[in-house]
Amino acid sequence: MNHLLQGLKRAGLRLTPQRVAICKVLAESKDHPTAMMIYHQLLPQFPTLSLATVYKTLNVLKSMGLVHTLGDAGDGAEHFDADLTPHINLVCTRCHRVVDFDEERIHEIQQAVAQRSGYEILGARIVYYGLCPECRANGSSKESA
Amino acid sequence: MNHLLQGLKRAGLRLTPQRVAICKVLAESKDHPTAMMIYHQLLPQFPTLSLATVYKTLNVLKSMGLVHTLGDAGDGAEHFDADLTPHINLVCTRCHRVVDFDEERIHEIQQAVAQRSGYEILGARIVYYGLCPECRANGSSKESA
DNA sequence: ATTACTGCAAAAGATTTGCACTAGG
DNA sequence: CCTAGTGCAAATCTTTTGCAGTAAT
Repeated sequence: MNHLLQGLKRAGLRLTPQRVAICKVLAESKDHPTAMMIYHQLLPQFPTLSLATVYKTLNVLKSMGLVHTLGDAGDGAEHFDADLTPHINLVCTRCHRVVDFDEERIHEIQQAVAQRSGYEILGARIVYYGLCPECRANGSSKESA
Repeated sequence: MNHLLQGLKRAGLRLTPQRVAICKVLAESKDHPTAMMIYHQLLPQFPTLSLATVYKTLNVLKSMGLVHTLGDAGDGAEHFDADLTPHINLVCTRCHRVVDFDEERIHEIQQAVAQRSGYEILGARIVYYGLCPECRANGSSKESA
């Protein structure tokens, strides 16, 4: 049982099969999925799953601070990230994929922000956008994944 | 004439009064406005201004890389930023205000990302979200601006 | 003159909500 | 049991699009 499920349980919320599955996708996926991506990924196992349930669960997790949102990746939808450790996300504006990038110094930066700003920092959204190496190689005009 | 207008002109696009006004708002505002905020700010001067025109202009500027988007600030709308220099944005999740924060080290980080990732970096979205000092002082339950 | 731009209205998408039914604890 | 959660459908809200009229060069 991962920290998402623990968080839900700690808050007294029910661990329904849908929620467990959504948390599993979030915890295991490396691709920073949108609500729609999670929905489609789970549909085979939960044929009656509702997109509304996915949204509701994601909103619960987000309001509890258990997941972060990255904003859209050029595809018009919110991308979710269950990795709360400070890290950088790289968004390709052509194929809309999102990957992680490790950079030690952002730990220090987050501390500096918290100390100097007076804000109570609840989360971060550190996204660089541009063209991934593959899309750079595949020519310079506009294509999709 | 600021760099936004110069960019539009350089691309051979027309400098209509609407576009000039929108660029002015973007260049002068410190509050990282949404399309709707720009629209309302200009409505007194342009009573027939269309929200569609605001969106179209913002999309032109964004596709030319002249403005960046920060994602939503808990208010469900995209926030725009005409400051292209690498910097940090602080979003208050309660009052939905966005302010800048200066931190030298992110210049180095952007360079590191570009070099080590193989991405062609086109922009950044460095947002910390949390509670601003004022909202922290104004109690801990949920309120809006 | 030409062609891009605006404004309007309708469309398209993503996300949210109301409600009856179901199921977890 | 008994409340919280699900699924469906409708609603809402942001953003986009088609098109006819208008204006910039």
